[in-house]
Amino acid sequence: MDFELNDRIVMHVDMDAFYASVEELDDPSLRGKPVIVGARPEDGRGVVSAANYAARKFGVHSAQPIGEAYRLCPKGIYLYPRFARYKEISDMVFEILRSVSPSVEPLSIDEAFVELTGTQRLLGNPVETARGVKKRILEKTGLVASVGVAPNKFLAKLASEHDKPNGFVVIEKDEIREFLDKLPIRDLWGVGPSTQKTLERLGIFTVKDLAETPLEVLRRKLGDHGEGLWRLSQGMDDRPVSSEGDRKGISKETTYNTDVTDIDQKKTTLRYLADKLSARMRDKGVSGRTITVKIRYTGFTTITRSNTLPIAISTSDELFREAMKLALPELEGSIRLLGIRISNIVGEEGEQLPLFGTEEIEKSKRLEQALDSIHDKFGNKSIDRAKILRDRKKRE
DNA sequence: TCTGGGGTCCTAGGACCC
DNA sequence: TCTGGGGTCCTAGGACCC
Repeated sequence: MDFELNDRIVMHVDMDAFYASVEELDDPSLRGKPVIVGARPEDGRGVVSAANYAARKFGVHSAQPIGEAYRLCPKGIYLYPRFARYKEISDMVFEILRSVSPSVEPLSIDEAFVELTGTQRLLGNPVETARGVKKRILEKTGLVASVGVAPNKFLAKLASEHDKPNGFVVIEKDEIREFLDKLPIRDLWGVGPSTQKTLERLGIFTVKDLAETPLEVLRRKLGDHGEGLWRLSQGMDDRPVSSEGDRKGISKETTYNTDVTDIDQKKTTLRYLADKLSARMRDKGVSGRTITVKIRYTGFTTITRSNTLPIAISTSDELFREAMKLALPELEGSIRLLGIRISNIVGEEGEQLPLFGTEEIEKSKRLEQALDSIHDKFGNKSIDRAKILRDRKKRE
């Protein structure tokens, strides 16, 4: 554990099979059985969000189509995700992380970087600090995290993944080269199917191959991305752990179980997406200026259409109206997925909320807030838009 | 029984401005 | 009657991550 006082030290924390582990925690009868969280086989479409290690033995893995998972593991227990519950546990984990460093960068609900540089004076040996974090996560949540400690973010993430599950791996400076040389390029952060193909055409299969390739060659084939990957292959990564993360956009999309041609059904879906997106935006206290609709046709061809408005919007009516304008010319034919995204976010306490709100907008804001509070009290099934509109008409 | 849903970042071309 | 160059914003698509 030879870290000097001024050396950079980064920790990566990653919860093992997170969603599936929470399900096992909450229902002990599941323990030891293959648990697959995502969709249910009878739904048709859907993929695996998380599989526990018992399920992985059958070849089940995340992002796998649910039907394929079922073929491999028909006796598995298939569950829908319960995000609210996962968030509760995630909050506990992040509280522990923030207790050892002010600099915590979430990568997802169950994964984060923590800057440990400079914590030595206060907390002692950073490797022991990291070990303590892992232990406290287990004590507080009952769940196992894999932890990596290394001189930068890239290596810390590789370290945490290296001994999963229940891993604790430290990479010291003089071990970097040996550690990297063993890895296939696909393990590099930023190498997906497309980049892998490009690299393999150049005869590059391992991180060692990549490290020995002249930088010029990579820059020519992959541009800036190639240079970034080359630096990673040298073990070099000076990206800071950045805790401030203003969200860039919020989206809501849905894939039909079977493709849809009926225009009214498509419109109804857009209305539904606008309702849901608007509710989440209100929940987070944001509005946004750019609206994007996404349409995926049968056959998987996908298009997006976007428009940036002079003022930010947030109500369901506004989202629906703008989404319809964008989508209508593209809505013919057989459609697999529809989505709406809002970006160019203006926050609640943000610099510029719209200076003028028309009466119509104010009205529909009030209606939607009322809907929200009814949903909160009685659950989402308690009331729907058509009903509330009818009730209002009757009163007027 | 192909390919979810939530995100981020990058690129390239065009508009527009100085 | 010859069209530079830089900066910013916007749109559409693509790669990638969990």
